[in-house]
Amino acid sequence: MGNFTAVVIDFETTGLSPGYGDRTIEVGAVLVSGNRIVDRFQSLMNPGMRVSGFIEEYTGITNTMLSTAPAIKEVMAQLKSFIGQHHLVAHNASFDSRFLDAEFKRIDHRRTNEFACSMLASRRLYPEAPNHRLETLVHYKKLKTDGVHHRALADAEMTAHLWLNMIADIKATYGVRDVPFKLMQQVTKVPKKGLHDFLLKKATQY
DNA sequence: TGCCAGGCCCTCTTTAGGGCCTT
Repeated sequence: MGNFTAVVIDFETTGLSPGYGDRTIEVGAVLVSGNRIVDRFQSLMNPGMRVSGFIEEYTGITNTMLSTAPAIKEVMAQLKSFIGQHHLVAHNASFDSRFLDAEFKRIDHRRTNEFACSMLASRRLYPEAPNHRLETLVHYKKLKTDGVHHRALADAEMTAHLWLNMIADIKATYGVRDVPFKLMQQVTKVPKKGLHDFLLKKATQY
C-alpha cells in the first residue's frame, strides 16, 4: 500500500495578509508520492515592492535578490502546472491557501485542489510536543533537515517529512493499512478528544 | 494615505477573550 500523492507547498511573503496588499516572494513545493519526495519546484518572485527589514532578516531573502527575480505571475503559471490536480498540504494551510488563492486570482485562475493542514494534524497526533511550530516538530520528531528554516523549499521539504511521519505513526499505532489524503483531512477535523476512537475505527476500514 | 489577518481551540465559554500558528 502507499499510493498517497500530494503536493506540499510553502510560501515566503511580504507579510501576513494578502487582503492588505501582502504578496508572495518565494514558493517551494514538493511532490510526495508513496512515502518519498519525487519532484521539487522552487522560485523567488519579484513582488514589485520593497520588503521590510524584518522579512529580510526573517527569511534571508533580500531586496537585492528579489530585484532580479521573475515576476510573480510568471512563477504562478509554472506553479499551476506543477500542482496540477494534486491534493495540497501546508503547515498552517489557512495561511498558504490564502496567498495561493490571491496570487492565482491575479492570473485569472481559481484553485479547486483540496488542502490539508499539517499543523492541525500535528496538534492532534502529537499533543505532547512542546509546541507545533514546524521547526520544533522537526527536532521533536527527529525529521530529516538541512538546518535551513524560513526558506520556501526547505520548509516544504520539512513539512513533507512531517506529513509522511504522521502517516507512518498512524499506521504503526492504530494498524491502519492505508492512510489516504481524505483520512488525513478527517484527522485535522475530528474533535481532539475523539481522535483515538476515530483512528481505531478506521483500522477496520482501510 | 493608511488602515494592517484569520482560523482553530481552550476555558474561569456560548451575551468572550486570548494564545497559537503562518510571514
